[in-house]
Amino acid sequence: MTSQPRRPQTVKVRDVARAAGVAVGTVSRVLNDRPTVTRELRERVERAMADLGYEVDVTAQSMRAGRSRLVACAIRDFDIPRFALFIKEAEAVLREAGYTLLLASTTNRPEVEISLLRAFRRRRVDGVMMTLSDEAHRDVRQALAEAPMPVLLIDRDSIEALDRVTADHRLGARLATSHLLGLGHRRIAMLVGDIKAFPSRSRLEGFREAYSAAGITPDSRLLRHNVLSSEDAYRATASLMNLADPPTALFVAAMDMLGGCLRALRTMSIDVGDGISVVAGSDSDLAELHTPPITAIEWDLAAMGRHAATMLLERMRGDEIERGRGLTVPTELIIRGSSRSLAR
Amino acid sequence: MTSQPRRPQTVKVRDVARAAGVAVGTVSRVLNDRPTVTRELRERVERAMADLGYEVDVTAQSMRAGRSRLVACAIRDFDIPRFALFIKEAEAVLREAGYTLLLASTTNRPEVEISLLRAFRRRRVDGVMMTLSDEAHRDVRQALAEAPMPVLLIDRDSIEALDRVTADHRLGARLATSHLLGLGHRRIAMLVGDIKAFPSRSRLEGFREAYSAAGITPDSRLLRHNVLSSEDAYRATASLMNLADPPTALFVAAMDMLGGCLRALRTMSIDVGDGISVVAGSDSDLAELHTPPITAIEWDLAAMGRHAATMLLERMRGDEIERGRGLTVPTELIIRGSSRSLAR
DNA sequence: CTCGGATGATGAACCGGTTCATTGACTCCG
DNA sequence: CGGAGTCAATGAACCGGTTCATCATCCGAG
Repeated sequence: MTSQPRRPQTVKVRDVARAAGVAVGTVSRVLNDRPTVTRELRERVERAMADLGYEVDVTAQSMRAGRSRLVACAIRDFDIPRFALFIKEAEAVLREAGYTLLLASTTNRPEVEISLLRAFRRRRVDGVMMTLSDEAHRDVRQALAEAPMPVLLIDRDSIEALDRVTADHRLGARLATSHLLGLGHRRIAMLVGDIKAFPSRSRLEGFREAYSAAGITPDSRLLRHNVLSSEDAYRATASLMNLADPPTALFVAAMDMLGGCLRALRTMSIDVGDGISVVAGSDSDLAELHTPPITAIEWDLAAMGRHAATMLLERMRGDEIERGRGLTVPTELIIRGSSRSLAR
Repeated sequence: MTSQPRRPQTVKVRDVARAAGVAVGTVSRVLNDRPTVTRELRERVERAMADLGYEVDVTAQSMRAGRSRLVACAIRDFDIPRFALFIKEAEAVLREAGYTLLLASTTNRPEVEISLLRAFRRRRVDGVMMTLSDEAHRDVRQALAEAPMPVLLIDRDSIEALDRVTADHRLGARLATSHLLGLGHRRIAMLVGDIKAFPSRSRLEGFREAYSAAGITPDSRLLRHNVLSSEDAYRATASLMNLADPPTALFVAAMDMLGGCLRALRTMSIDVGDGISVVAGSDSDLAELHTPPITAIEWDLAAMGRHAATMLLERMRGDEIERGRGLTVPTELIIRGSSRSLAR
């Protein structure tokens, strides 16, 4: 007998089998709802399990089965309020299907993404949903290609071999920009995140499309990218408004950056609506209840979460599906008082 | 030979051992950084692992060791923006220590809490952090008492046998209420969550303390509890303001309910500050950037997350610690323009 | 030269379920 | 009545690491 890691005595299939007077295999079949068990034995086993307070060890099940019933979700940073909606819905769908959600944040760094992928495979995680900081990153792409489990990308779209769930950020940005151009604005500043990755890149494309559709060329000095925190947004806004020729409209395209922008405008005593028009890249209580209320792009993050979980479940079931399905959730523009026509 | 669940061929300790020309036990010792391995063998083993692209199977490790290096976090509902801060920090501390975070939401229902606890023990989770919908619930208390792993309560304090991390909500509510009383308000309405559980109960206590300190009795008809969603807050606010004798101040004590309240006031064309004073139970971009800015209670949720993770780690290490430590994070009141003295 | 002790390596047993080849009982039919 | 076929139940082998009793080697002391 080798050593016993000290641990409270637990009831095992063996014990249940003995108590019910059956073989361990029978207990296992009862546990897994196999049809080939007579009602009488099933009942005896179930009674024994209840009497002894038996509980399966998922670890042991996972080991033999080679799957863990774990799904990992790794996103840039989960203190983005609206993102929580995505996770919440995804978790609900996964739990319903018997899976448990593992959560980790990548802090938007490729090396963390790679090391998380490794950690996930060590845990024999059955599926992964994640964002990427840089879709073109060599090592990340390699790690994704080598991942033994299905991976679904959240709001990233350039890797065709993988399933993707995205919002139509290009459309949203085009709508927002066209709206401002239609109001007479010509100097529109844009605050976006990392344009190496999908959402910001798409937003920039939408922005440029709207400009070309209007036959105008945007002033590239009014573009601020790598705006990833509220502080970044604050600084970017301040520097834009300090230009000799400041913008007449601000398109705060990155998610959840509106606060930093408004804080800067307030510090500089610039009135939203009068002094400058503002459009937010995502809706929020703040956008809705601000004075004046802020025009914003909106989409259904809860639906994204549900779709992501559902698609991943299908993939994990090994259904015969084409490689790399993309699903896009539409965006729309909610026009409010913060975007006004340019009085000349 | 029994069946092989079809699965990509993986490299195992056996293979590494063969390639390095050592015993499996030696490979295991290298993996776990045991000191009793000569440098030469260690290097040979490490080279073999690199050559073969070996990766340990955490499932197998967990099985033998009886621990999973998983920590579960179950909270009411993680679409509470500021709560994400807690999770983010806790996850960072846990990951640093080699643990992975499992996430689930209880939707504030005792039966879900119980079933999650059961699921966690089936997974041999090493520790749990959670909120409770009702600290007095018999079955929940029983499930907690029977849990084989340490459990830490988040913002709940009545179960002395367990570790707890709380914010001083009683203090916050007392500060907020005293502030309003000091401004001359006598009819202060309060919106709270479920007063069966800690944070709302404590807030109510703080509220009452402030009233008794002032020698006044609050009007109980101005108390609205079970305000758990933005819609609840909207309805509660509307019904309060429709009273024959409406309140002069609103204390929206529940977390993240400010939006619903402000929405109702705007619908009813009641001006914050002039028509009614408002104090929020938690700070947010919305509170800060509203016009007028909203007086709010603030505390450090990130620190709570760090402390929770640290305390749980100590407990999981089995350090000799007294049962049930409580840690309280202070709250403070940020006074802004939404709370004004009552013009008579 | 021998013996005791220290050090490092070995590999079989073990963790707790699941699987499947095998067995046993029973039915059906010629 | 015998043989084929059906269906449940059995239990040993297995999943992939970890552990520890045992063994081999080496060194220094006597």
